[in-house]
Amino acid sequence: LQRINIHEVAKRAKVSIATVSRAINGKPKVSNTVIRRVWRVIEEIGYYPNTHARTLVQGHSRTFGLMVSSTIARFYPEVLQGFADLGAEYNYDILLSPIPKDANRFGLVVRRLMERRVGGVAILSFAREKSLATIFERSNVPVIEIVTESSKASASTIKIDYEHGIRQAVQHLAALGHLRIAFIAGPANSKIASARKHAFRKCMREIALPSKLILEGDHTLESGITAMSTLARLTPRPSAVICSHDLTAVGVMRAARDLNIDIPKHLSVVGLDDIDAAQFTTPALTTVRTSQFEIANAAFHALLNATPTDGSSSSHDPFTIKTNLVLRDSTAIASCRIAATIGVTVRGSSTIASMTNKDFSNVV
Amino acid sequence: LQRINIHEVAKRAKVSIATVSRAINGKPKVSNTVIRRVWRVIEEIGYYPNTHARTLVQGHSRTFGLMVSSTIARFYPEVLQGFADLGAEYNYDILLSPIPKDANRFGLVVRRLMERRVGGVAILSFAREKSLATIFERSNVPVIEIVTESSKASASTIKIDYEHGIRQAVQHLAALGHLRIAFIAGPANSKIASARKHAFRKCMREIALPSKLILEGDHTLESGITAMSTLARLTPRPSAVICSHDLTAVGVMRAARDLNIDIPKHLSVVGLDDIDAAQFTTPALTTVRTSQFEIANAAFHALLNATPTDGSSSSHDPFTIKTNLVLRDSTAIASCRIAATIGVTVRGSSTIASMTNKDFSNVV
DNA sequence: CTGTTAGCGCGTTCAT
DNA sequence: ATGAACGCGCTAACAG
Repeated sequence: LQRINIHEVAKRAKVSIATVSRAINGKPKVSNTVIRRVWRVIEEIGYYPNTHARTLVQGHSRTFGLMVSSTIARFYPEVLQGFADLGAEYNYDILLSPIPKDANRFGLVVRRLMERRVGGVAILSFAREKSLATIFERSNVPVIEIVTESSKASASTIKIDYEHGIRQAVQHLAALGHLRIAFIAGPANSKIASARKHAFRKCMREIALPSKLILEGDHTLESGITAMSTLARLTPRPSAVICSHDLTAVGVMRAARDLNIDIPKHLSVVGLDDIDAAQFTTPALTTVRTSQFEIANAAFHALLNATPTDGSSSSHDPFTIKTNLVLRDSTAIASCRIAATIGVTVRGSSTIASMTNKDFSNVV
Repeated sequence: LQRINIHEVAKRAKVSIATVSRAINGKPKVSNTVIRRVWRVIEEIGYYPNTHARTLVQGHSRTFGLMVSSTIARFYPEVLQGFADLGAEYNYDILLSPIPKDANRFGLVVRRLMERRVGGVAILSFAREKSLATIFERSNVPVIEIVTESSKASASTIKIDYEHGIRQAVQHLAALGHLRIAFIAGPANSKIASARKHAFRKCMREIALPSKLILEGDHTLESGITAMSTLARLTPRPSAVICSHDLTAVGVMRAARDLNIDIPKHLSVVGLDDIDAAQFTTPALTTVRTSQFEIANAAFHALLNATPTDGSSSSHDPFTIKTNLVLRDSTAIASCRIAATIGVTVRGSSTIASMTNKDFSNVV
C-alpha cells in the first residue's frame, strides 16, 4: 500500500502526476480519454489519494472534532450517530473524542484535535466545559456548545428551548385537571437544570397555578426514589409531577410502585429529554422530548457555517432547538373516578383510553 | 494559525527546525537548556505540530476507524464511548463512521477511511457486513468484526460466547423450578440470533429440559408483544421465557401486563444483552449481559495487535467475550404460592424477596 | 489539453 | 549537541 501513490498511477496511465490530480479532482481541461484511462488504473491498483498530503497543501482538512461527555454518549447516542451520518453526507471526517472526567486531562484530548487541524469542534456536554472551549478559541478554531440561556454566546451555540415543551407539559396536566403539580429539579449548579426549573415556574405562573412545589434532585434515578417518598408524605399529595430528567421519572415510578401508588391513576408523571428508556418503562413515560438528531444537526451546521470555505456564513444567531411533549401512558386525568364514569375527552385522551385496560383495585 | 509552524518555533528559539523536532519528540542528544527554551516558545505562541505532515513523512497515522451500525450506535453506546476512551489513552485518533443502510454507499465511507490511511478498522454491526471488510483487506488494512461462531476468522475477530450466560439463565430458571421454558428467537437470517438459539437448545438439553418451545421473533419490541399473545394461549403455559433480545423482553412484559399476567409471579422473563433500558423496566429485567466495554476493549486491542509498530503481535486467537446473567426482578420461583408460604431460598433469592412488595390479587 | 516545478510541515539522514 | 538538506504525496501556478 505504501508505494502506491500518484506517481504510480501516473506512470501506469502514461501521464504526468498533475494530470492524474486533475482527473481525480474533476478539474476541467482534461480529455475524456485520459480521464477514463486514469480511473481505470486507479481501480486496478486500488489507489486511494492520501488525505494527509492533500490537507498539507490545501491548508484545511475537512475534519470536525466531536467531543462528548460520558453522559451524552450513554443517554443521547443518536447525537453521535446523527453527527456521523452528517459527516458522511457532507464528506467531513469526524474525530471522536471523549471529554475526560478529569479536567487536568483536557489538554491532552484538545491537543490531539488541534494537531489534526480540525476545522471545528462540537463540545457536547450538559455541564458546560468552559476551559475546553477557550483552548480552541485561542487558536481560532470554531467551537460550538450546548447552551440554555443566551449566556456568552461568543462562538456559535446551540440553544435548547425548554420552555416550549414544558409549557405543553404543564398545560397538558392542567387540562387533565391537575392543580397541584410538583417539580423535581436537577443539580443546583447545572445551568441546564436551572433553565428547566425556571421554565417550569414560568409556565405554571402563566396559567395561575402554584409553582412552589419544587423538590431537590440531581437527575439520577435514585433522586427520583427519594423525591417520591417525600412526595408521598405531602398532604394534600400532588396529583402530578414533572421531573427535570427522565431517569428521575423512572425512579419516581419505581418508588411509586413500592408505595402502591398507581401511575397514572393516582399520580401523573412527566419526564424530560425522552431518553431511550422512556419508551420502555411501564407505563411508558410521557416526556418532553429534545430531538437528539436536531442537536447533532444544529451542531454540525453551526460548524459548517463557521467554516470559511463551506459556510453559507449566514446569520450567526444561535441555533435553537424546540422541545415537544410526547404523550405516552404515564399521565392521566386527575381523578380517575370521574374519568371512568363520565368518559371525559380532553387533549391526551388516548392516554386515558389506555387506562381502561389497567387494574385499579389495589390502591392504598 | 496557518503560519505558525516548526520554522516559526525554530526562529524564535534560535535553533534549527531539526532541533525543535528532536525536542518535541523527546529524542536524545538535546541540551536541557534548549529543550526548555523550545517548549517555552511552543507554549508562548500556541504551536501544535501538524499531524498530517508527520503522518506523511512517517508513513502511518495512529488512527483507527470505528464503523458502527445504527443499531450499535443506539443500543450499545458504551461501545463507542469505550473505544473513544481507549483512543485517548493510547494516543490514537478515532474516525467515526456510520455503516450506511444502503450497501451501495459502502464504497463512499470506506474510501474516506482509506484516504485517511487508517491503521485499522473496527466494524461493529450485528449483521455481518462482509463486503465492507473485504475492501479493507484488499489493501491490507486490518479489520476486526464481531463474530459468533469461528466462521472465517480471517482477520482478527471478536467472538461473543453466548453459551456461558445463557447456561446461567437456564440453570437459574431451572433452580427456580421452571420446567417449561420458552425461547423467543431473533431474525432467522442473523448469525448472532441463531447462535443464541443454538446456545439455548444446547443448555436446555444439558439439564434434560425440553427445548422445543421456540417462537419466532426479530429482536424488536413488537415481536415480543406478538410472541406473548401466542405464549398466553399455550396450554400448559410456559412459566418462563428467554428472549433473544432485551427489546423483545420489554415487549413481552408490556403485553403480559395487558393480559393481566403478572411478571414475575406468573411468568419469569429473561432478556439478552443488557441494553440500558433493561434497568429501567418495571420490574427491572433479568438479562444475559454482554459487556459493551469489553467489546470495545477487545476490538481496540485486536487492532493494536494487528499494528506492526505497536502490536505485541501475540497469538492471533480471536478475542472471546463472556456473557453473564444479571439478576434483577423479572424472574421468580415457578409457583409463587409455594415461594410465599415456605420461603424457599435459592440462587436469586433477592429476586424472590422483592416479590413480597408486589401485588398478586388481580391475576386472571 | 498536458507537463514541470515549487512548496505544504515535518522527521530523518548526514554532516559538523 | 546542533544544523542543512532531502523527501513523504499531493495541489496549484505556470509553461508549453
